[in-house]
Amino acid sequence: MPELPEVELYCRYFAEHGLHQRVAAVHVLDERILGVRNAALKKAVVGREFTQVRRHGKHLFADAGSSWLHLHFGMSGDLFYYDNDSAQPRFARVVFEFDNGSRLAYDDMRLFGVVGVTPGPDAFLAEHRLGPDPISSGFRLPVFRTIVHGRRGAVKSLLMTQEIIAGMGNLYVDETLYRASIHPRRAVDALSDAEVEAIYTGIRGVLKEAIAFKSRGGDYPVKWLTQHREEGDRCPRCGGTIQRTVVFGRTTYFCAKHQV
DNA sequence: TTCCATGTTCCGCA
DNA sequence: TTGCGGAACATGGA
Repeated sequence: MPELPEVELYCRYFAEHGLHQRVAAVHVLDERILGVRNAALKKAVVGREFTQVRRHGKHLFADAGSSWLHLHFGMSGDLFYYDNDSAQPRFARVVFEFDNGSRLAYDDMRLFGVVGVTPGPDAFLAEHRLGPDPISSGFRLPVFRTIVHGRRGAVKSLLMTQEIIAGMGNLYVDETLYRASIHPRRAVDALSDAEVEAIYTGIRGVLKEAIAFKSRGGDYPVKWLTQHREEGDRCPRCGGTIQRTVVFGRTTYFCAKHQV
């Protein structure tokens, strides 16, 4: 599930449960999830406490003093905090055990995520050349226009590329273009100024609204495309037909009538 | 049994 | 340099 809104919620969850208590032990249940050596992970966090969390795009960072824990959630990553050992989630890959016996589990069924260590978020972003985070305060319309300028190819590909904008994935890109009434395969260099602005507004709106209602425990509104990801479904906005195709190697849904 | 899944990376080709 | 298609990774659910 984890795109930017989900990782934002994980970030808040980590901040609520995982900070300001000493890490007594780290249990690595499956080494395939590690982006660092097991010993290096333990050295970085055991005996320390996490003091703050940060998020950039789909990446979460927790300050462990001399270095930071880095979490990426792949396709199925999640966090679970619990007291009773019997509550350990089924696909727990790494478990952080605190002094008081409580635990924070990194759970990831499909193992596409990463649990790693980095000198810091800024170094990580530079090393991986990640683009700006689209809900950060600095991500204004002129910034987005600069990003779009000089690029080619399908607009969906642009929005999916983490080196260009960090945090959007298949679901929210489709939702954004649906809201902006832009066909996912439209050429970036053929977008009008008004269309670029519509996409910018769509990105911010979709992501912020998703965070807002997910944080309240709600589901996506029925008016959202994500509730209609099925070939032949009716568009809740215009009554058009929902079509399925493949863009950027990913299953893509759009309304054949109002997304031009 | 087969297909599909909210992600990323690497490779070859234009 | 940029963009894109395809394959690979690992696992469970429909």
